[in-house]
Amino acid sequence: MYVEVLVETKVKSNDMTFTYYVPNIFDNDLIGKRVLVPFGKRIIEGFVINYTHKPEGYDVKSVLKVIDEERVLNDELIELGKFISDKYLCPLIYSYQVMLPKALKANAKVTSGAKKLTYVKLNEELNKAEIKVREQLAIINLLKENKEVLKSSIKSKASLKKLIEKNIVIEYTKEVYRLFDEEKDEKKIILTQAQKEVSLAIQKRFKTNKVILLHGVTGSGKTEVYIDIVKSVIKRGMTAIMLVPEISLTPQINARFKGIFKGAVAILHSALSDGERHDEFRRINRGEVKVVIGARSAIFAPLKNIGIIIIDEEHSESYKQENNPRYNTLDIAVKRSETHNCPVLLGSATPTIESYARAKKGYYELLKLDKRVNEKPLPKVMIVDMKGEIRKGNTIISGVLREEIIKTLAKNEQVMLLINRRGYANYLSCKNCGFTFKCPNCDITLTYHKTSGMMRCHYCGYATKKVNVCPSCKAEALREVGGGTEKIEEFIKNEFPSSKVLRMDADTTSKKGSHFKIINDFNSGDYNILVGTQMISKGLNFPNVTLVGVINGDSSLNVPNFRSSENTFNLLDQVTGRAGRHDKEGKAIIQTFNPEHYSIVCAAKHDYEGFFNREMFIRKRLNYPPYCFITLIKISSKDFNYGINEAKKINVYLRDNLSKTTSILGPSMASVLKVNNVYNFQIILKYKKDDKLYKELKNIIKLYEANNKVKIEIDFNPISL
DNA sequence: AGCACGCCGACT
DNA sequence: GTCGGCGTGCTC
Repeated sequence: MYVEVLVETKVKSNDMTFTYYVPNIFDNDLIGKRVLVPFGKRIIEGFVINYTHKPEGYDVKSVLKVIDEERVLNDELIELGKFISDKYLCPLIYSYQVMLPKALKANAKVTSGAKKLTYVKLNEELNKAEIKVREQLAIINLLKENKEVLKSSIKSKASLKKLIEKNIVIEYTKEVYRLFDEEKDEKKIILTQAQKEVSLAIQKRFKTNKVILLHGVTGSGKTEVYIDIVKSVIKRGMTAIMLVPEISLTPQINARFKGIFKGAVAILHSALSDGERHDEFRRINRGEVKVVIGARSAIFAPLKNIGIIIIDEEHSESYKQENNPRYNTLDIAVKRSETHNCPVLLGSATPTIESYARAKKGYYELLKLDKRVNEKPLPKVMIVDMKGEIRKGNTIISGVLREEIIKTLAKNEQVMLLINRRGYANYLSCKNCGFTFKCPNCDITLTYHKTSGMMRCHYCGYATKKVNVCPSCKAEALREVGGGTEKIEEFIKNEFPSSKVLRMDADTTSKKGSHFKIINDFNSGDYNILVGTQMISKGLNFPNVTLVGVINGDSSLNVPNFRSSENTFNLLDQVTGRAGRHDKEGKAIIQTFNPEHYSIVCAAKHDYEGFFNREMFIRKRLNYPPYCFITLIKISSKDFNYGINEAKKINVYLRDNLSKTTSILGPSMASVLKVNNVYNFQIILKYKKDDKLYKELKNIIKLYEANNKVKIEIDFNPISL
């Protein structure tokens, strides 16, 4: 027998396979399994993706070993991999590697595969009467009561050994799963009328591959609808995938699904170990799981007979993979929905402009939940113009915010403060000569972190000790410019000394489990104020939070990105929605230097529709999505001049070969030119339709494949420019 | 990732 | 002539 093997090396063509002979000693069911093969002078791993005939013109080598007992790639995943590699122009092997947990990838350096334990049980056919030794009798009695017992749990090893020798006790190994959470029962969910109607409308679309957009305001109870939908999918003998952004941030959702679906749910969160992840994949692959909940990569869960794919918080940027293959989760979801003939349900309080535009045009079905479940109005939001406050000397928090914090604390309720930047000072600058500290590897200033006494680069991780003397003019005149979460935390602690303040950002959540701890600590009520980055804006549900303050509402507005208004609106709408989620009414305050900007004004009024219309007008005028598609060509090189020259060559090639209706912008320097000593350039393509695009982009990739002085990457529908 | 092959300059 | 440097292409 001969097989086509996709080897784990970046090989010439995008999807070239190599033919190997399979000796008879191996089983003949090999598709989707990993094999060890000789390749040149090396021995490497690869996936068997097809059977084939004895080839002509060259000799074949033999498969050395079959690694897997069970298939790791089923037929659907094998097809899906080809789709990804075509759509995103990446080598096929990358597609398969991205679908699998570490332990099941080809050339996995992870050793934690299946976990096997040794058990013992009684041999039913043998008479135990002859046993007289007390210790041995005790073991037999134990085994009579419990059919099987973990071998390591029996203390008297010698007696056990005797019994095994006499064949009275049988020893065997079996695969076990690493995860077993205690399962709390979830109390019965009663849907509101609005939730019921939405759920029924979605159920009507079962067995179709429609995309449905559920636009529900914050606190409108989308999660209950998801649970109801998943229940009815399971009732009909089908399975479900539910995607959430950054799952570790939403322990509350996890707990509810575990409580309802018990062992039938697999939760793939970032805190799982490689071994646990492997086990969850295995359970799914074996059909032991009905519901999979996870972040982006859970879209590849090998469930059979999928009845619905839910993408919660569909506007989240985390659904876009930012390295090869640069896939968009929605594309994969749509592809799988076609294979399984099931709907895709997108849920958000602030859908992406593209999704909402498609829904309005009728490409997607639009459903709405426009009231909160507790019948409470959305929190009242006040905009504070910081230009006036600065004149009054309030540089960090405005008079109004200070007053509201005092009032909230007095009522024994909690406050959340958003500052969308981590660290203590944005950067240090010399008052004497204007010197600023820059990262030696990147084109970016270093952020001062007071807790660690270090200055850090948020791009490459470079860190150096903070100094007090300007390295340029030797003056002791360093000024801390701009504030981050650390500074706000310090400021708030000084300002409200009787309150307890907690900080949540990338620095306080780097340790495993620390997310969960901070969320629990704040929820328990031991703390009064939570200061955090945008990390605190999504999905969290604290009943006692009645005031949300946004320290710098403009921070995401001033980034050079055509989505900056959208991102600002989303962030503000989401974070202000954290206030008053239960029986108490909430309030929010946004501090800004642009109090008239439409994304801030609309967010304060919770006016998605108004924001959408304004933004669409601007997108149309400037020709941005959804009025066109954007594809970014990234050109990077350690050599500045070489990089820019190749970028220019590519630009000329595209001008000569792409359709005349495609606009080609650039080459230009990326928003951060140098990252980790690599210079980044880009060419932007804007088009409505270009039949030559794929062919020409493929040509460019091929042209530069062997060139290791410059790297070319294609990013379809980039999240930022 | 290695390794062979081949083209070109430098040197006993 | 011939040795070795390295850019290029191939590995079933």
